[in-house]
Amino acid sequence: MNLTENELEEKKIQEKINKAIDSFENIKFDAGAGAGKTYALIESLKYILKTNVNRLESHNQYIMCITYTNIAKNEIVERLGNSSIIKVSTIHERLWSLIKDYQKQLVEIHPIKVKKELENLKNKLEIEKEFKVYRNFNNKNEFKNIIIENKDIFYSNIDKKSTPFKKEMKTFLNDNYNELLKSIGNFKKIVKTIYKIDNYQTCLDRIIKNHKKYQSIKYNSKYNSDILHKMLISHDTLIEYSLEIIKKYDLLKQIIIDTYPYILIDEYQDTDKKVIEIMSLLSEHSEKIKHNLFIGYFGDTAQNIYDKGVGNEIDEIHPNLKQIDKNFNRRSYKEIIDIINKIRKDHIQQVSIDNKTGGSVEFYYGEDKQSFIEKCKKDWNINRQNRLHCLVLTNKLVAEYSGFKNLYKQFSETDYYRKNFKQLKDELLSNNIMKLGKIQNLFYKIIKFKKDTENPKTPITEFLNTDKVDSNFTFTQLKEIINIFKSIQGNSLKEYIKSIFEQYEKCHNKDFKNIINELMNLEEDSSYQSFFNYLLNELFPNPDNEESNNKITNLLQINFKEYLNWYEFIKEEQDKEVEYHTYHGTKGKEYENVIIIMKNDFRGNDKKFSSFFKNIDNPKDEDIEEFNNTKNLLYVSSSRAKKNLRILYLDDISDFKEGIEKIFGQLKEYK
DNA sequence: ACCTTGTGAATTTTT
DNA sequence: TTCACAAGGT
Repeated sequence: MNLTENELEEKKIQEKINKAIDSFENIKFDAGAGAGKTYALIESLKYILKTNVNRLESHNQYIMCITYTNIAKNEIVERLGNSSIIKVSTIHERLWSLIKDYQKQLVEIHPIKVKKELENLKNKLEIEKEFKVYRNFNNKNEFKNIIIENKDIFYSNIDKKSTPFKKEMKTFLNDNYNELLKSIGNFKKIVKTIYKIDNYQTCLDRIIKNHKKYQSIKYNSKYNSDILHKMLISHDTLIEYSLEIIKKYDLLKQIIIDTYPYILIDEYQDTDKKVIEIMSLLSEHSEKIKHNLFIGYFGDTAQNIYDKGVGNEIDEIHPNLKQIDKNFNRRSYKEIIDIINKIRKDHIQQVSIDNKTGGSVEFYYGEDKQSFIEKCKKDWNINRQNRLHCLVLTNKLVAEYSGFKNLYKQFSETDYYRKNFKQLKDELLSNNIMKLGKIQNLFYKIIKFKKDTENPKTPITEFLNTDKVDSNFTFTQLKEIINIFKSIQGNSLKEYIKSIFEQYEKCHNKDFKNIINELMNLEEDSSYQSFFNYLLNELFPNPDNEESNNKITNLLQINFKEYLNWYEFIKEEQDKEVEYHTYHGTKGKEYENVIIIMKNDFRGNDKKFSSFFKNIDNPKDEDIEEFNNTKNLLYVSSSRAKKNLRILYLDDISDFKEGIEKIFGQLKEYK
């Protein structure tokens, strides 16, 4: 095989990495978008395995490879093939496996954090103005005892409006407490704070007393926040405790080093600073005890778009890393590469590996996004095989463009998601059905059922394939079920579900009932009303009035087309011409044709993009973090494109026109 | 003049 | 969950 000059150069870079591996010299490998970073990581893993397999095996040693996401982990495992020596996992999985057996030490660390949180809360009570009435209140102890006694009443009424809430509180608080109840907002804050303080104090007591349930820490990756007083920690605290415990115990450091003499970190720029600190500690310790340890960071600082990620601070936290760069791009046409080089404007300036030309980059300003998208579809001959990917800033917009605006809106306005907004993205928009919320999953199943029953090509076994249904059917029995399916009708989700229950209630076909029980996770003999109440209780944990009822009804009466659009979005149906994503969500992906819809503001910063372009040559010191974040976001989104890239800026650009032109060249107005 | 309440609009990602 | 604002109360 004849290698081109560039391919030879690429080989040389891998040899550099291999050399560093041989001499246990820690490296930071930077490779821009589409450079083949994962490829280099996998080649490195293979190299370590090839050259050390016997030694590692005989010493019970492993190669650690940690990633930021499960998706990345699975991709590496898939490309690597099976190996018992290489342990690929997410950062959190690995850290927990390293520390979870040191419960005694963890329970020593835990109270430090609890005490700190406790101090914070007490401090708030002393200082913040919401707590002023409480500070001036005489009988604090009595108040505390009463509200702790009535915790249930407090929480079951917490969503009520001021007047009814006050009325409920007055069932156990006499007139002495009127002053505290004056402002309901403050009252709720005060009470919640007192509950928390009490929880933490009880927890500390029980740890000291060696209470049964307080002798170990648990990590639950499914929860998004700590429940410290129940000894439950979540993601961030896992990292925090890992650092603490590794910092404190040299023996643990040695065990890790001796078990994993090779540690490779994927997408280091997204990795939490504390994890880098852990690596730095291990590296220091390995020198001290003279045991070999190789640490390799693989990533790209210009693609750091999350605040917690270490980004370019890595050199301060883990000094003396050998820098290896890979300045190739094997993804995009030359026209795209030129632009993304101008965005990052750093030491990584990519060269096209095959000099492919014929792509295009154009920057427009204008307002009519829909017709802009239509024009791009025409210009680029978009069809189901040659798809268009459109990037917008928020999930709300993704929902809107994908044709289920109201569905998103109504879910986001339920009490449950008002309180747990962060979960909405996963539970409504995840392509992974397992991640969908309970209600969304139920809706998904019902729509799938509708589609399947209406599609004559669906084999009847599709519906019978459950434990609950006896699969030995006669022809007549099958025919009866199919006839019942046919009689289910409805022009909205509400009508359709009502129709299902009409059949369910009036017919005596046991198998049909079982199919529906299975579909809806129902107990025997349910009704539309019980289904409705289920939705109500899930989405409005404390339903107190007609309003919650109406909101559920509205949710079920959204135009059916929106539900179908949503279903297709979740299923990632392959016959779509245009797909919508958030800028952030496209990380690691690549698409032939990309449109980026851009505007001034994002996330409370009303000048995010405008001030980026305005200050493109000399960003102000105080804004440098935000500036870099915007730059990286622009880099990540633009570098997804392989061939065609168009950006449409929705706001007035006259103030920062030159800034844009420095990167994208001549601007065009879109009318 | 100040406080309370209700409302509407915001909210990228992963574990 | 947080912020900003308007309306209404004291």
